[in-house]
Amino acid sequence: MSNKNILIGGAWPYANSSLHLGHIAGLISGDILARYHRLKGDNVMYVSGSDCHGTPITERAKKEGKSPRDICSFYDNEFRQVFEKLQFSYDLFSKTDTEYHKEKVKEIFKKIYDNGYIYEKIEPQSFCEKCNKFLSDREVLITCPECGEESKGDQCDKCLHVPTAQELIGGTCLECGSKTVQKDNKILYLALSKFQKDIEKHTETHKNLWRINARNETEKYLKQGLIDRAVTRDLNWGIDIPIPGYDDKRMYVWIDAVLGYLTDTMKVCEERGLDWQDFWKEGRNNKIYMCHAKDNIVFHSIILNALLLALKEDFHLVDVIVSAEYLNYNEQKFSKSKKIGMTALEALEIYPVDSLRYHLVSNGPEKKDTNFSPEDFVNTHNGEVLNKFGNLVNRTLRFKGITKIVKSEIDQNIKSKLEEIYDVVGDLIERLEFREALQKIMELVEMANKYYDEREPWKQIKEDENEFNKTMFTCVNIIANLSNLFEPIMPISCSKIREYLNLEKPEWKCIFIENDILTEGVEPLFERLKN
RNA sequence: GGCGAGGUAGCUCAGUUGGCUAGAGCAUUCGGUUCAUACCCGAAGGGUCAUGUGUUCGAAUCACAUCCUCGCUACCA
Repeated sequence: MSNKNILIGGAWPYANSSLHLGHIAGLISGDILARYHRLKGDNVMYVSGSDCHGTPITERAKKEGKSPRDICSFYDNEFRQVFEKLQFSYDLFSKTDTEYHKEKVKEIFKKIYDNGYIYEKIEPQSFCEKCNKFLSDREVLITCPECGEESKGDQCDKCLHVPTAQELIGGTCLECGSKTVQKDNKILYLALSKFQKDIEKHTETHKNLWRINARNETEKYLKQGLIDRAVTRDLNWGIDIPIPGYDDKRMYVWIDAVLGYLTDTMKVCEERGLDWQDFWKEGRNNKIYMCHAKDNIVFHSIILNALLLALKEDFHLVDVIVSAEYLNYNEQKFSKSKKIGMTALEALEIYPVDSLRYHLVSNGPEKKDTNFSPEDFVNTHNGEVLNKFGNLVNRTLRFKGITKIVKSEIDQNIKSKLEEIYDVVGDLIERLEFREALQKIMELVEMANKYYDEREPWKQIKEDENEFNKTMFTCVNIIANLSNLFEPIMPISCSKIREYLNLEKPEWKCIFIENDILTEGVEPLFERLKN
């Protein structure tokens, strides 16, 4: 079977605030899938970037007296540090604020317009005569019809009511306070409704691989019937509309953000001399995963697929939606303004990367919201990562009084376990059951520790050297395979093990050590954390 | 408000189509073992399965209602 072309899209973080652990819990699925597929020998394209456009960034910039570009560059820079420290193996992490991305997106937008799937509509919209501009919903102040409080037009802070278009009429301008009027505005719409059947059919045939929240969320939209969506905004920050008569408008941020997966792929393929179409067109033995949190689902399952269909160029649609639930912090939502939770950078200053990755998987919000607490993290690190995995490596490679482990026989029972486990774990990873996959690997670690105890090598070394060598060599082989199996989750420790065992590179198949292993200079993989 | 997901041991979670006394890991307590940063083995305690009603020989599981948490609700991203 030839190697597959695997495209993995990690959600593009919005460059308006720091990444917190909840974001990482959702995004780490992408890195696991990327690493796993590379180990299998597939051609992997793992891409993401900073999402730089949209109203929140312009508002923030205005408030702080900076340019929108200042804001997004600052966070883009921070995101890069976070992902580098976390060992995320992106083939490209770019940003939407690059000429390359903008030009490609404009070409795509123009094609869709020419194909007739983006069309013009004249509609009344809130307008401020004093500021002389059309206002987005969030720039209109209204009295909330639900709770009576003054609220912004996108959502009431107090009761979370989302106002309808009707309810926005007669509001006031957020900026100058004057009463808004309704005025005809020229808006471009994406004809989502024309893709109802195609997307329904695609969802029906692929949803078995999706997370349940993605199925339900997408089916809900399909059941209601897809409604055409406005794709222009009255802003001066964002991508220009490549259609005459829209000079004063910019592209809806979600359109350019989801196309980032495509523009990133094109960029990488240009640089490496590959064909980007291998990842994005039908019939290329390819598979597309999109990894994000539950609030991003329809933008990937519906809007991105609609854009791909609208190009009419035989695009392969998104195969798998890997949508995470949310990670809470001490039972509360992560919130920057309320100072709840830990940013990714703060966590990385005090916690070891591998254990953080391990914990965010083992305690990850795969099927429902889960909770993060520093106490739980320390428990995972000391109790599982260090006591079980670290200890197995230590008691084998740092056995008192020996400097090498001699080549010997491998226990038959263990050998067949090692031969079986790759398929089991790989299958779980492909079914997006990362927690379960991790548990299966830990069961191997536990089995190894048990084997060690039953064999009692501390007695064997005095009584039967041959049996002692067999025990130690078997354990070395388990550890060698653990450095493959754990590679998607704990890449740093796995690379250390490979150094100790003279293994060149990780691969997703059972391996056996062929020679003696010198154990001088082996250091513990993990340090115990204090509570 | 509407739609969806979730609520199971102190903590984190399993629990397929209803079926033995509701499970695992961690944590706690007791005993054994010593290569290692206390791993492993054995035992114990710990539950109104969110609440209520119903269906059934039998309900964590099905139905209805209620409460709580979270998401979406098409111009927040």
